Amino acid sequence: MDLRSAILGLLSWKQSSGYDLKQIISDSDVFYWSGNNNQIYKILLELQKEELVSHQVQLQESLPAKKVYSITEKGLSELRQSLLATPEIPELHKNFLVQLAWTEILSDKEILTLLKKYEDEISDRLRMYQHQSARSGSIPERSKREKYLWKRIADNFINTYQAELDWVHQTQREFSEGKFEDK
Amino acid sequence: MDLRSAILGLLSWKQSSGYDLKQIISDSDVFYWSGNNNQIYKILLELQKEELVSHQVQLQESLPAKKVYSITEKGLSELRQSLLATPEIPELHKNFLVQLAWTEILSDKEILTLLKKYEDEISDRLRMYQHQSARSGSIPERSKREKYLWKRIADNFINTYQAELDWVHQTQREFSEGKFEDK
DNA sequence: TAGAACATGTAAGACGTTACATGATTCA
DNA sequence: TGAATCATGTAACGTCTTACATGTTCTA
Repeated sequence: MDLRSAILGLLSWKQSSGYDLKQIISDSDVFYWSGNNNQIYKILLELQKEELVSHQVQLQESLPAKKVYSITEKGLSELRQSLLATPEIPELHKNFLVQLAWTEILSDKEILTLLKKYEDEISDRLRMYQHQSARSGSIPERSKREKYLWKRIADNFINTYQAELDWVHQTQREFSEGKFEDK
Repeated sequence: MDLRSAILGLLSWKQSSGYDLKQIISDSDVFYWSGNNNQIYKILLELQKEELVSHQVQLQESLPAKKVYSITEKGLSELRQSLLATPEIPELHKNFLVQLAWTEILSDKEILTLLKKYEDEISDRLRMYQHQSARSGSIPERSKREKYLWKRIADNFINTYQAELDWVHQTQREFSEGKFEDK
């Protein structure tokens, strides 16, 4: 599942302009790419050349014209292929753990400050995510099945952040109690 | 925490050749980079030019000579700066969730097959990780504090994979029972 | 009047990966 | 005899990011 397939997926849900795709991708934790123009507009031109998508120009009064892209039959069949591919395990880029790994040269107090800052970052994110899950009106809901799967996807992220928060709490507690001195 | 700082961290633990660093980084989940030569050797030359590391050539009989790099005082001070930086929240690249997001065009059976494959991938990884944690003799242990933190880092990964496994089990159960039909 | 939202695109560069190149030794 | 390990490096390419360029309309 690369960005290219993710865009095909988005277009299989609803026709969108490059700008629309950019918004969705930038705002989402699931679609973890940055959503920069350079990639999105380039991929759209590429997909068009391969006839996996088509577009029609929509003129708007008082707003710039937009190219609304739709997926083609050929595009759906390519999307189907990538959906059936063997799932990849998550790539976890936990920079904080790399940071923590080399803190031997810091003081206890400095390490506790780091843990506190990490706690704040994670709980902020968790709060934002729960908020956003509630309001976000535009998620796919073409069937009860799809609604369920999107609920599970959102839960997956909430679980992950919650587990990270639990982990940092336990670490703070044990660390400040000097648990590492035992045994 | 970029690869550059991670390498400084590794060298703050023990002097190493580019080849050593490559092995450690490739084998580790924490140091999530691929560990390719191109980056590692380039970064080492760069760090040397900035006098953050120094090296001495170690000749070996019947094996190629190696450049053993050590961190300098200046390097330690730069590392210290990056260790005190505000922690970043994890970047989660959960490709499987992107895949699952667009499965509306698949059958129930195909979705269950995907979930099963994902379960297998995750439980494989979890098993490998627990195995590897046990045998891996060469992790930093310069103090009880450091030993504790490295244990917590390993636990973080185990927790994450375990949570993912629990999530997929629950999803399989609910999905195959047709839970999404209710409400 | 300044900035954000809408909308599409390009330029430059950083970052990352695979594969190639070299060459000795060890192990199956 | 062929592959793996040790060891350093380069080439080519692909991905990803920030910033720039253009232009209107709406909002603070």
